[in-house]
Amino acid sequence: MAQIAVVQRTFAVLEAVAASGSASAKEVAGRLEIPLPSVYRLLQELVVAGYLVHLREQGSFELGPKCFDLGLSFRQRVIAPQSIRHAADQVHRALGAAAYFAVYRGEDIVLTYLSDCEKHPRLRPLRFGFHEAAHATAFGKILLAGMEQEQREVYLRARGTPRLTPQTLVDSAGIEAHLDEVAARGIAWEHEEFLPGQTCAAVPVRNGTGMAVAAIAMSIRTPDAAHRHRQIETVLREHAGRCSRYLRMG
Amino acid sequence: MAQIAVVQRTFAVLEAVAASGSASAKEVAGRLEIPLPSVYRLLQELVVAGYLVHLREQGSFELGPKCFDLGLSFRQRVIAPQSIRHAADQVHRALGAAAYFAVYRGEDIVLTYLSDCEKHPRLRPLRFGFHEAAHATAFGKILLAGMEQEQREVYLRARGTPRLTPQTLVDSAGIEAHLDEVAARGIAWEHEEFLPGQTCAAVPVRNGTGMAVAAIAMSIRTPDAAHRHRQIETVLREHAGRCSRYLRMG
DNA sequence: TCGGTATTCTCGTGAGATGAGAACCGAGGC
DNA sequence: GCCTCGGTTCTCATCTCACGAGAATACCGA
Repeated sequence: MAQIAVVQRTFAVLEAVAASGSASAKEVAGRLEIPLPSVYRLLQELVVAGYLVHLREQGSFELGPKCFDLGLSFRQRVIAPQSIRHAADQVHRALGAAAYFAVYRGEDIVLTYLSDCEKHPRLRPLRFGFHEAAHATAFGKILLAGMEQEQREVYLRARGTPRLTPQTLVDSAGIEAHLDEVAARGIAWEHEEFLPGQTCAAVPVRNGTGMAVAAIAMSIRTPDAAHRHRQIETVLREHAGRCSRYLRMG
Repeated sequence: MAQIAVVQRTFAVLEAVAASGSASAKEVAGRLEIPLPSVYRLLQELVVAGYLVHLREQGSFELGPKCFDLGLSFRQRVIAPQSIRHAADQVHRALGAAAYFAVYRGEDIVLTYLSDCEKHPRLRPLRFGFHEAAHATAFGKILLAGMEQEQREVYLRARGTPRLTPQTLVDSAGIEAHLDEVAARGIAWEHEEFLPGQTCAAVPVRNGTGMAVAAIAMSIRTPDAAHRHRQIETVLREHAGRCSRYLRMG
């Protein structure tokens, strides 16, 4: 699978620097067990390319501008488009709850928009970017439920299903059974499985072919969710429909 | 200067994808004039390394998780530390003006912290990250004034000195003369040279050896600056001193 | 002036990157 | 079912060019 040695080494060097924040050539050489001249060659290459900077006075290398640019490009590519953000903002307002938009992309689940405020804060651990605890969040579960079983197994095996609260579903049999139900209902509820005291719900957003490619979700304190399940489901579905329509139009 | 062909090609491919947001192998091959099999090899390598993802259903490649990670690492490394952010917040509060902290790093000027609020908004074009208009901002000028002349010339030649407002200094003789004055006074004022209606000021933050490695700055609407130059200078200097002390302690 | 460290240079060798071409695969169209 | 046609992967003979030991040089602090 892995092929071009130089390229792999180059990324290894880049990531070594990224991990340390700041590293000397010797440190990198030591950590990666690559002879010093080669490390210098690769470092130089990375500096010329703009992915590292050489802080001569300190004899160390750090991440360069291109790393920032890549991060920005990624963000701009992945962030939910205007109209979807708008839909999430409306869910936020209509329910008085933090709202989320997540997509399935490549092999990953990515949170591409969060709509919250001081009165209705998002779940603290959640932020823009990759999501690792799909088995314990409403939007994670709805997206898992939409995958082929094989794909789902690969996904869950790769990241595990750690217990985050006493309610977290951790055994694969239990998860599979639960996801069947989620798929059947077309909505995922999550009751304190991710964070104690918080209840979440998510519904799928489908593309033209009916595949669940994204999810719109909300989180609210558990007591505030009581007797509002109907309303929450209605609002989520309404805006999921709008998102679907938007996706279909491109 | 440039050496390892494969590595350069690899980054060329990565950046081609980043620039397009999404690109097929053929597009990349066309744009870079690299034979198709080689492009596939490099794309695959980038996918394995996590810098790209292969969206099979669309036959296209997009940026992957590692790009996001790099951006995060960069941010975490570069963002001003807690105590410096605190100093900038205090400047913000004491002056009722947006406050900024910028450092000179490698060959670049980087804005590493902004402290503003709705009542005292930052200059809109400014945001966290690399700064390109050093000749037209207060913190840019104070850092330029602290460089060796040669270094400064390289810097300005590389980025140019575009006219942003009627007040912008654009000719190198004028800039040099102005920077001499700035260096002598130890404070840079900027009167509507970057944005009409806005006045800024910046003072240097020095490391243990007395070199100007950073700047603390503020921006305010020009009318609000009248008769407050003394106060602004005093507040900035006070907190620049604190920042310097912090830098010396590490 | 003198260690010690960081960085760059030199160069012969062979691993391994290269790209033309062909095979493979999957989705539509007929 | 069969055929077509992109997109993608594989094969392989060629020869470039990346490799790393070692030496040289630059740089810094004492």
